[in-house]
Amino acid sequence: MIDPTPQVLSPVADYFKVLSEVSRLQVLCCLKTGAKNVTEIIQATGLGQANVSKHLKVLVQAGMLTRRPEGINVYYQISDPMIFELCELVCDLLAIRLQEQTQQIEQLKSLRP
Amino acid sequence: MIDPTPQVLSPVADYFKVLSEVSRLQVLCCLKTGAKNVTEIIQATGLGQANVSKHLKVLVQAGMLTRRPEGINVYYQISDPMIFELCELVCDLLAIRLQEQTQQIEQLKSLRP
DNA sequence: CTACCACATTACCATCTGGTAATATGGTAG
DNA sequence: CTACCATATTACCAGATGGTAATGTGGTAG
Repeated sequence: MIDPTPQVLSPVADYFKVLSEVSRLQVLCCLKTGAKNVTEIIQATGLGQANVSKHLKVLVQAGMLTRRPEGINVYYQISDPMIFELCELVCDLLAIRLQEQTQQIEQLKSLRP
Repeated sequence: MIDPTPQVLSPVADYFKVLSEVSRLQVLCCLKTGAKNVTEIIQATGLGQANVSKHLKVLVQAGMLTRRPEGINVYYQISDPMIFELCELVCDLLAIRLQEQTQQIEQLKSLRP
């Protein structure tokens, strides 16, 4: 099989890039329990208003959130919970690595009297 | 459940950030079939030498690749194939979205005589 | 020893990106 | 209508990042 071209990999990289900012992960996590309006998101994350608005735009354009204006407010919600499977996979990987590092440290400790 | 703090989300974001560059995905993909030395990676990806070296360092530090010097060469290989599960999950998401968009275009077409 | 090859590192630049203040928009209340 | 609130947009800056040329390093051959 031929290696994927940069053109094929580009959308994948873009998708990961959206998930590669702490602020955006915060927004996604605070919406895990259900839809919130922008003010609620600002309170839950502690981020600035303009900043949240910008990140929300990115998340919607990436197809991760859906936007629903309702009267004077705008509600956002996760469009596909499969996103959290991704995050959990990464968490598993990180947990495994942490465990390995812990074991290595233990082995080092056992070498000295 | 309380929302994850930025400190908790930071390593997750860092992990995604490593995967958010086309060049690094190219390197990972060209190693999918097995270990390669740097020269082979340069040829397979078409990237510059210093550039590849820099990306390899990032990938090793992220724990995605292992480094194995062998004589005059240095071989790199995937340390955990679970990385590709991540990529495939994203590919699935992107494929689904593409399909939805295609359907929407079809619906638009059907509206005109 | 010297010459050479593979790889790593450094220095530098152009570009991108997150954060924020200021401003615009748009809906609601009175 | 005006006043106000929630959200979006713009302009701008500081810091991070990918690419590359030049240089450093370390192993091998002869």
